[in-house]
Amino acid sequence: MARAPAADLLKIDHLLCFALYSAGHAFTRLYKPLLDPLGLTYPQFLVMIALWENDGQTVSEIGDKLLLESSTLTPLLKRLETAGLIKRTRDKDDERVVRITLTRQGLALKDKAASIPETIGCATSLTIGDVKKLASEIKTLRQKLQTALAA
Amino acid sequence: MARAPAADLLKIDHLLCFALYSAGHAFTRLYKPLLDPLGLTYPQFLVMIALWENDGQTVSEIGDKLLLESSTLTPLLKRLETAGLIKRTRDKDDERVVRITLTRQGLALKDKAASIPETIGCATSLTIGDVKKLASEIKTLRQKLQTALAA
DNA sequence: GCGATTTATATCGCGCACGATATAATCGTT
DNA sequence: AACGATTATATCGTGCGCGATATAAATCGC
Repeated sequence: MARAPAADLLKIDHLLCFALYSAGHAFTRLYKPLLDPLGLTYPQFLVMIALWENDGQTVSEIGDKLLLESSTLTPLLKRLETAGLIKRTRDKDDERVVRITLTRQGLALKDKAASIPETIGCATSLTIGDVKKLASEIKTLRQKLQTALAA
Repeated sequence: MARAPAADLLKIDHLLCFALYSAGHAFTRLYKPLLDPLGLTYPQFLVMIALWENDGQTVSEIGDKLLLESSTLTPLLKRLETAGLIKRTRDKDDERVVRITLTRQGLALKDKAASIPETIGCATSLTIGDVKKLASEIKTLRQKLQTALAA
């Protein structure tokens, strides 16, 4: 149970951050053929999920949920608007705020997307329990990283 | 123990892919202040680690290790060359191949980087054992995703 | 009620990340 | 030897993702 020497920590295969980095990309690649027919990229898909969950959110609220900056979201949301999936409207009470609402098409897309998580789930060949456990562990890790960053 | 209804699978907080996506970004943000003094971005750092582990690799070998395409690596490697950390030389025996070797500066940077994983490790407030276990689970997941993609 | 500060979104520049394609070198078959 | 197929890297266009900055609206202090 000796401590690993510092040198060993600088190996790609030992780095937790690289495991996350590469698994994240692998997920994106796996989603692509499923999202292409919907005309969505993977980050756009995440934004749509956030809106299907709760329509009419502001840009910041979406950013808080997905941990993205306005510099990322504003162009992405404009592309979704151009695609006819959402509408961007300035809040009447506070003109600084932009509220994002689903169009009929945007809402309808939810049905087509409904089967995607299950398809992906099968590809992982993990049980629902395993997926939940792993997701929760990674979420906890992310929260710790966020806390560390804020400190 | 009933199966979760399909609707629940389309919630951001339940998605394993989003956990990975956001934790990956959180890691990158945490690394940034540590890598800035070295003049490296996070993906560049990964490439340097791969080279410190094994100098003189070809572009494809690095791509295989990090799961990146030449369209990503070529510009990145050119930036590392401009920064004076690596040298790109065509292989004498096979002129198609570009071999990447560390310069003296590139090699020297390893010492400055040596303490980074430990600093990050502290930020996660996980034991070495937990980190290893989680990294290995995520790596297994990534392998399953890759397998699914190839199929 | 007016200037200073804060807040919400937008813009810009840079660096990934990838698919599609291009180019050039090597290999295999004949 | 020649030619078609394969391989390694490079190039291009699109879309993130972020830090720094800009802009405009709301709020605070007085």
